[in-house]
Amino acid sequence: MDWSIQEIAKIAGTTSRTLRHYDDVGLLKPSRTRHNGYRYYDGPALVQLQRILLLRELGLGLPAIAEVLNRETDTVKALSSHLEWLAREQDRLARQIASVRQTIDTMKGDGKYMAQDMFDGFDHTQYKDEVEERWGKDAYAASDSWWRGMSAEEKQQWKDRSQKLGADWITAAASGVSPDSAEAQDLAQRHVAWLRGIPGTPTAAPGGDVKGYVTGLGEMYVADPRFAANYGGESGATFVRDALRVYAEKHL
Amino acid sequence: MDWSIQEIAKIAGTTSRTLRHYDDVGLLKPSRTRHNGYRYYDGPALVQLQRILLLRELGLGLPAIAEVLNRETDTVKALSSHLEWLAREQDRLARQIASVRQTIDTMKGDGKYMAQDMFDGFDHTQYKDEVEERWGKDAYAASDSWWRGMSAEEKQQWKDRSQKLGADWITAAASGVSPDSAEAQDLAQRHVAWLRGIPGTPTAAPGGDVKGYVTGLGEMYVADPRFAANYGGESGATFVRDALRVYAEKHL
DNA sequence: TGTAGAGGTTGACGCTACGTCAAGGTCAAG
DNA sequence: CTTGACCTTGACGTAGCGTCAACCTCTACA
Repeated sequence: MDWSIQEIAKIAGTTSRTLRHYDDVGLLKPSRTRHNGYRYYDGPALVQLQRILLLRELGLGLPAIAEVLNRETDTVKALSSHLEWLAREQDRLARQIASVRQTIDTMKGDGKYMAQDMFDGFDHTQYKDEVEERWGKDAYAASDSWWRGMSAEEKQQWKDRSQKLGADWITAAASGVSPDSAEAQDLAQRHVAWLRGIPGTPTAAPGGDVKGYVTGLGEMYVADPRFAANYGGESGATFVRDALRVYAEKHL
Repeated sequence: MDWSIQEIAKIAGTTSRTLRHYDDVGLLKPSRTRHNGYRYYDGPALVQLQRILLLRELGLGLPAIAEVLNRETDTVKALSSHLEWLAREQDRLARQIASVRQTIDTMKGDGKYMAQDMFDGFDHTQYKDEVEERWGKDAYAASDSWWRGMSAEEKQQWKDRSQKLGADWITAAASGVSPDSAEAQDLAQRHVAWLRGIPGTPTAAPGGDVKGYVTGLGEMYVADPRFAANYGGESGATFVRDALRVYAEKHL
């Protein structure tokens, strides 16, 4: 007693194309093939097929299923490692969802400022997780509310100021002057003043390690291409870092 | 001021291949292309690229990103619908994880758990020999994995359904109606539908020997006291057999 | 000025698990 | 013998690039 390809497809709730595919990849061969090429499947083949479909529903890939079926490998082990993968996926999804939510909220909060303001290198929500990880939730919350508390005009001003600073750094770096030149040191001073406008920046108050903060930031500009991009790439960021280091040594 | 393909790739944290791909699909064209074919990108292009990469990190597909960039679609709208998709994915993942966990737990579980859960009137292992004889050596394993793949809740539902079916058969048999009565035939139909829920049952096969299978099962219910017990003993099983035979004759 | 070496280009295949034609052979029924 | 349902084997398409392969181009150095 056996069935044609369409018949078991219906019985098992799949398609004939899938069965041909399984045949092609060697996952499930027909129990019998007639001289005309027609595939026929019997009971045990149906059972195998149902096992395959079950494992597939659990999310296993065809090669993994083949391993389980052919090599008699431990199903529990296969499922366990698969479970880890699922957990990682879930985690990634959760963070992505949080990220998207945050982005939507921010965009809704200020409607059209997003197109220009969010994506031009001054997006703080983009790095929410990272900021929280590095400096804590409070730091992010403070930064966020600081930014949101600004009017559109203020935001624009801040953005312009930031952009001009970045542009001037790039120009200076490209001009070939040295990081300890007066020009570069002027920029460094401006940069520090700019930083003080951001909440969370350590002050000269007791316990505030301004020097370490500024030099550390410089390193980050070089190390992180996302920051480096603001200063014309790695070479520009290197210039900024060096200038900041010199400035910090002298004045902080 | 512009950058070569490798340079912006580094600045933006991606690869030159990706940039060529974006060029190919029309997502991001170089700001300038020299006669030798070399691609060069300027500041605005970098900004666009960063927008693209952000949206991509949020999980949007390239076509969706293209829509957003072309202003054909509101970004919030795009992200919102994407969020729905993400939520569905998360839900699917969660259920898949629960399913896999359940399967693993049950498979890890020692005989005690299984004995308790399965030997209370719905023991499919009880029919191991018959199943193997009819369907092959792997049949029991498949049926077993089918059963263990169910969540506790699903198992309970299955058990309830099975129990109710048996109880209804007993009631019908005791009421004295004939096997070809509407009531009995309704039960037969339910019975066949119930059988469809068990993997290995050829009930959906148009050309398969469904009729023989069902009538054969009926005979088995009568012949085997372990089966008969589910239908109130031999007399009850006889009633079931007769009703099934009539039903199979008419509808299968 | 010849030549290495770094970096650029355009194909084109690979990956997942099949869906979806396309062109043509097979089979049961009227 | 025709019709229509069902079967076969290719072969392309999918998402987003990674990864050769084969072949320019530019810069730097002996």
